[in-house]
Amino acid sequence: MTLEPLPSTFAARDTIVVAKALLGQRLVHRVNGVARVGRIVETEAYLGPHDLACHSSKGRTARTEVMFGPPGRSYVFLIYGMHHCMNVVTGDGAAVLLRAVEPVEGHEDGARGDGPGRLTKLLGITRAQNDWPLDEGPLFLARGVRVRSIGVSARIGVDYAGRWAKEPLRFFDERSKHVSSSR
DNA sequence: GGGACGATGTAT
DNA sequence: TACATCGTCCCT
Repeated sequence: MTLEPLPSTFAARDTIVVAKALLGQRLVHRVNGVARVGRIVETEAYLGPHDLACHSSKGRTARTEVMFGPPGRSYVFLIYGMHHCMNVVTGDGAAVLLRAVEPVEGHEDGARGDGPGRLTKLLGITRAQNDWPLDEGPLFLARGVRVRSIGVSARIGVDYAGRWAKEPLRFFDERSKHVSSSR
């Protein structure tokens, strides 16, 4: 498989543009010489400190500092004490959450990538991979094929965020069978 | 020092 | 619909 890394400039654009553009691209994690590859099929845009669903809206802290750093790096956090979630930083406190991938190669048979927690488990991503560059190194984004049809909805699990909970900031490949089941 | 609360997944 | 489980944030 050809794995052409996306340049860091890919993420240095409007967060919604990046969230849509990430659909169809590949996420690659090389572990012990094995490339674990997923095709991104679902994302959510978190727009920055003014977006009440975005972690950076709680202020600039040690945890959220990475979102204010250069675009094109990873933001990985632990949720509910057991699941990791991975984001692509777009800068100024904004990021794109990766919510689902289709397993492509390097996985156990039957492993799934639908859902943010399953995605990180599938690819072996934990907080050890927080604040890593995504255009080089063991964890990187690689060019895929643009999706034909993009579905849009409100983001999942952010009901606490007032009107921001209703904004159409979740994007998914309408043709994929690996999009997470929304509630 | 301590309590509330998750950008979830799984089993009931 | 219950709940496992722990880092982060703020002291409500």
